[in-house]
Amino acid sequence: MGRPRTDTKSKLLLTANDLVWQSSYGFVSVDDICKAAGIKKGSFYYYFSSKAELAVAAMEESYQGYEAEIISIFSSDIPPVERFEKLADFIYEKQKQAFEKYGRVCGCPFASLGSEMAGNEELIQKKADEILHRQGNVFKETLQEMVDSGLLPVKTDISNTGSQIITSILGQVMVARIQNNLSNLKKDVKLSLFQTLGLETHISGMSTKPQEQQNGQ
Amino acid sequence: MGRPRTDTKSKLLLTANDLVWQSSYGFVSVDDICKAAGIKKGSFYYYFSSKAELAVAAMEESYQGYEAEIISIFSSDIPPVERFEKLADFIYEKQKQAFEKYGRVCGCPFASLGSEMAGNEELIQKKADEILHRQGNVFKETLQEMVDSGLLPVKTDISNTGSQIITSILGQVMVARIQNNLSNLKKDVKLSLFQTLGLETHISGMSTKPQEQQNGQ
DNA sequence: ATAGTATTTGACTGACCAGTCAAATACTAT
DNA sequence: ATAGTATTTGACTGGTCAGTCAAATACTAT
Repeated sequence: MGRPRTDTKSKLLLTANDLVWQSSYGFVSVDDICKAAGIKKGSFYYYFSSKAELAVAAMEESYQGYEAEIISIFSSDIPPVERFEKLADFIYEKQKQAFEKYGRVCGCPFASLGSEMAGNEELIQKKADEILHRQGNVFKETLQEMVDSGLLPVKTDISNTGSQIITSILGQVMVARIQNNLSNLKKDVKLSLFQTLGLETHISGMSTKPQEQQNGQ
Repeated sequence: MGRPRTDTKSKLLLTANDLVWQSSYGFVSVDDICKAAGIKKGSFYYYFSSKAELAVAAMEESYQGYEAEIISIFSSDIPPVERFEKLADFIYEKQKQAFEKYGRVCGCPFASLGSEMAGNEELIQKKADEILHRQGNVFKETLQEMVDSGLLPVKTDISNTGSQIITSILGQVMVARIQNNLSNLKKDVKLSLFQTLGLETHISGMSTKPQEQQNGQ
C-alpha cells in the first residue's frame, strides 16, 4: 500500500516537544521544528494541519510517557506515603535531567504551554486541562487506600485532593522555571505534599532554616 | 524644553499589560499594542528600544500597583492570620474582575509572562524572578509577628515561608487560567495558605467533599 | 512491468514581524 | 519671532511567519 511508513511523524512530535519545552510555543516556528527534525515543511503539513494541532499531538505523546512513569510509582507495592515521596523525587529528577540536557530549568511542559496558549488556542487549552485531570486521577486509588487505612479522614474529597496535589507541584515547578533554579524544588515538594495531605511531616518539621539559600543562575 | 509630556508612554504600558495578560507575549505584536493604544509605531520605539524592554517596564508598572494593594493588606491592624485570609480574597477578586473585563480567567501576569519567556528573554525572566522575591518580602513582617506571638515556631524560615506562600498561590492561579475556571481558586487558596503556614484550618477541616464540582467552561 | 498509493519535496504565497528613519510638528525659552 | 528641543508621524526595511500545492519519489500489490 504505497510508500512505507517512516518515523517522520514521531520525529516531528519529539522535536517539537524538545524545542517548545525549552523555549515556548510562540518562539518556536514550524520552520524551526522542521529544520531541527531534518524534515521539509511540506511533510509537516502532510501530517499536521496546523501548528496548534501538532502541539496538541505532541502534548499527548509526551504525556503518555510521563503518565506511565507516575502510574508505575502509584501502583507499586510500597506504602502510600512513600509513593508520594517517590513522586517528589521523580519530579525533581525529571527537572534535573532536563536542566542537564537543555542547560536551563524547563518547568512543566503541559502547564507552560497551557498557560501560554490558554487565551489564544482553545484546542491547546483544552488539552492542557485534560492532562491536568488525568494526572490527578493517577492518585485516586492511592488516596482511597489512605482513606480506607485511616491515614486520611473518611470525608476526604479524593478528586479535589488529587487536583490540589497537582496544583501544588505545578506551582513549584513553574517557579523553578522562572527562577531557573532547582534548589527550592528539591527542598519543598515533599514538604508541600505532606501539607496538602494533612500529614505530619517527619522530615524536618515546618519550613525551618537550614542555611542561607541563593538565587543561583 | 521642547514639546510637552504626554501620556503616550503610560498608555503603551497599560495597553501592553492589558493585551499580554489576556493573551501572551508571543501572540501580541508591537503593532497590536500600538493599534490598541492609538499610537504610531515610531512613537513606540521613541519610548522603548525593544518589545522586551517594554514588557519589563510594563511588568514593573503593573507590579507597583499590585504591591501597593497587598502591602496595604499586610500593614493593616487586623490579626496576622486574617491578613492572609484577606490576601486570599483579594487574589480571587482580582481574577474575578479580570474575568469580567476580559471574558476569561487571566492568571498571574508576572508568572505567565515569566514562564513563557524564561527560556527566551533573560531580561523578562530576571524581572519575573525579581517580582517573585519582592512579593515574598511583603509577608516578612507579618510572619515575624506570628513567630514572635507564638503562632509559628521560632525556627521558622521566614524568607522561605514567604516564597512557599507565593508559589502555592501562583500554582493555583495558573491552574485557574489553564482551566479557565475560578471555582477552585475560591475554594482552595485560603486552605492552602493555612496548610503552608502549618495552621489548623478552622474553615472546613481538610479537603472534604462539599458537593460535586464541575469543569465549567 | 505496471498501476496505485503513501510520502516527500521545494518552490511558492501573502501576511505579518520587530525595528528604522528622515521629516514634520508642537511646544518652551529667549 | 525664532531657535532649540521633545515628540509624533508614516512610509519603509528585510526577514520570518504559517500554510499551500503540483510534481517527484519510493514503495506495495498484482
